[in-house]
Amino acid sequence: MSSGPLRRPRKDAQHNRAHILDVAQRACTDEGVDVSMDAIAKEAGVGAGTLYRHFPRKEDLLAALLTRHHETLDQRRKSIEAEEGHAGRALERWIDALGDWMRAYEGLPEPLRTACRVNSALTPACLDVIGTTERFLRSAQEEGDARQDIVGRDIFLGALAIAWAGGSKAAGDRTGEKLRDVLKNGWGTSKPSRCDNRSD
Amino acid sequence: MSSGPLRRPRKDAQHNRAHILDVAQRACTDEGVDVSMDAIAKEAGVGAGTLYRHFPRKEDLLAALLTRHHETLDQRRKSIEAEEGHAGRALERWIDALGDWMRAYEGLPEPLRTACRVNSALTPACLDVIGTTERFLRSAQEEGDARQDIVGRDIFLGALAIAWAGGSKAAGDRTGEKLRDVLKNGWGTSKPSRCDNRSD
Amino acid sequence: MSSGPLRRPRKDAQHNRAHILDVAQRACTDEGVDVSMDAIAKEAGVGAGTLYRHFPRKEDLLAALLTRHHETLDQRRKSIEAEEGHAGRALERWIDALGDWMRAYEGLPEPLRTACRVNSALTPACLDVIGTTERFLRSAQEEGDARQDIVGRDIFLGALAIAWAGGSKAAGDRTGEKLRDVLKNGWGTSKPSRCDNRSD
Amino acid sequence: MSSGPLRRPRKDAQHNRAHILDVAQRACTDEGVDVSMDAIAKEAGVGAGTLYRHFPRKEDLLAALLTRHHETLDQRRKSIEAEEGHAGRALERWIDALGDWMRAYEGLPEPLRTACRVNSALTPACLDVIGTTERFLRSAQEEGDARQDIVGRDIFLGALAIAWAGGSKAAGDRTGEKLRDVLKNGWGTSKPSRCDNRSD
DNA sequence: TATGAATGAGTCTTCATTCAT
DNA sequence: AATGAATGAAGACTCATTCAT
Repeated sequence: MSSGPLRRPRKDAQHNRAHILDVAQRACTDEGVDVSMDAIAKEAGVGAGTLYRHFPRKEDLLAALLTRHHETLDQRRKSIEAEEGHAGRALERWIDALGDWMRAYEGLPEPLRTACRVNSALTPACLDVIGTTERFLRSAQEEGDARQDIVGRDIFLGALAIAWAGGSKAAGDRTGEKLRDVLKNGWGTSKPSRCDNRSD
Repeated sequence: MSSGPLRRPRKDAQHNRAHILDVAQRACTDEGVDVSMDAIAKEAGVGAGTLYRHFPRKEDLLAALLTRHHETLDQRRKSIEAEEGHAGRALERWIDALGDWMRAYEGLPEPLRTACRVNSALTPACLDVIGTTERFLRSAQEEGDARQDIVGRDIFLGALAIAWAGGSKAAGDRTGEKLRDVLKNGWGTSKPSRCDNRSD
Repeated sequence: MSSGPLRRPRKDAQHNRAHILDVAQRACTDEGVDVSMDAIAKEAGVGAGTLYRHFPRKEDLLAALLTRHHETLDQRRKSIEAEEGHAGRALERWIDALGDWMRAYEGLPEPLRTACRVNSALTPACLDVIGTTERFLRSAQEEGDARQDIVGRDIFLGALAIAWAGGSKAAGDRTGEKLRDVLKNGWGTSKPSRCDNRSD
Repeated sequence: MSSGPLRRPRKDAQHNRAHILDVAQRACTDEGVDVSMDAIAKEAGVGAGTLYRHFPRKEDLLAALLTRHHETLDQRRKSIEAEEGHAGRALERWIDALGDWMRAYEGLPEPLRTACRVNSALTPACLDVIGTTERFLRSAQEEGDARQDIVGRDIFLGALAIAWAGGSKAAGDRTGEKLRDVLKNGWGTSKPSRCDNRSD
């Protein structure tokens, strides 16, 4: 029943863990983060106990999944840093990247929001991303491209809110895009023509 | 079957209904909209059947709760319309009112979002509020105070997203306010000094 | 919402009762005998209490409904008696009439079966119909057209069983008809050509 | 969460499953197939979750129960095939076996009928049994012992109807037997002496 | 007499997590 | 290390019937 090339290759724990993550990733992509742990374990061909050995809490599994995406996110960060000279523009692009990361799975914004409020397995990932956001923001603020009264966490939560409202894939309408635009527009200082300088 | 010792003497239907709503309101305030129907019935001292007689679906209970708040919201609308001459400022104030309405209970944004996508007992309330938002927005757009490419629903969803991110009352931090400000700022056309004209 | 020409005309109890029966008949026709009493009361525009005043148990309502149909059934009986000279043929036609009566509403066979076993409000109607069946059967037996070892109740239950299996309206396939044919064939004494002497 | 004082030590999965089936069998025998899953779980001394682990749907439990009986049924089939030379007689005996299988529990015919119409966990069992019936029927038809216009499904439904009418064990009266006889008689071609060749 | 509010046990099912094997 | 059986508290909702008004 499904599963990768090797079904529980037993080689070593790491391989098994990776396999579980592969399966979990697909499961979350297909069904959202509310898939049951049992379903993931079953699809991965392992017992629930094994799943919990690797990821004691469901949060931990989610955190591991996010870590994977974090690598992708980090590459986008590097690209932006390398390519973008304009700080405000860099922040905008970062917000886009942020949104993609947050909408990786249906229902992901919810646990991310929780992780922002109380400590959870997802908190480190959030803090890391917030830190990067803070850096982009700071540059923009120094250039006068961003309001002084906001911090990285604000932008993170704003992007999260918009990701929540837009849904993951079902962003059928243009609302999601417009909200993202509003967010990017909103954090700025007075902008004469924010709406027309978009080329992306 | 059964017939406990004391059968609530029914007093008056409306009175009882109001009592249930009072209890539900407190329960939702304390525990969020995810409180169970059974818990509400128990706390109200009525059987589950009574609760369901008044509110056939949980949605209906929530809708009734919102209707209560809607009256408050409507008064704020009237105040704004009466007091505020500047269309853009009126819209801003309306967005604030919207946010308060949406954050009445922890977890409320979720069913509201659903009601925007598929029909639910909450949909009429959403449509009504969106309609009002549309009117405020239109005025602002006519005055050149708001972007032309957005509609009432966009603002509604934006406010909803921010309400979701901010949480109900437990906002604690300033993030919620800042996000609201960003939203208000974001939908505007180029604004020379949006950040400093706030007096509220 | 729906209801006959006069909504609770209040003229007198009998009229009200008849109105309820009209509504109940349509409700059972549309939704089967499992419609809730509340639904019937609501559609009839009366309180549940009024419904229960006329029909203390759901069974009683069903029994009243059957009584109505019984009149139709009785006319068929008279027709058969008047037109049919051949006792065996008369029994066959009676069995058909029986089946139509039993399939008046989806789910009706169930309470009828119960009424055959234990006393219920439907029992009198059953006994009456069984009595008639007995008479038709007896004639056929005297003519040598029916097995001697069966009684009216057997045929009644056989017809009931087939009505149950065939469903009320969803008799999409030919099974129902074939089963009825089998029943009619089965109770007979040796019949050289039962399958081909059907003209109906 | 919770962790009661005694957690069933799991002994052996199969053992436990068998135990649940034993309990379910007794429960269905005593109270019919409408016993609640909770009642079965309680009586078996396991949590509801355990019950549902073994049998995800109530249907599945019922199907498992039927599978047990199916083995018995299959042995009767073998016996008939081995002992009975006369195809018509073999079919008769098979119909008897069918009836016993269907009357294993009060209320069983209902889900079986459903399984004939729409797919359910019981459908495979039904199809299997219908297949066997078809084979017996075909032989009888080839010998001229059965009407040509019926198929296995018709006989299955006929037997089911009769099982429904007769009730499980509480048949008490002779009606059930007589109906079965009628069915066996009814599907036949002209039979000179069907009523007297019964020895069973 | 009519009303309709109130009852509340009962139904199936889910799932994160634990722990005996 | 791995397994997968066991847990059991919830949860939303139904409906025949009763009885205060």
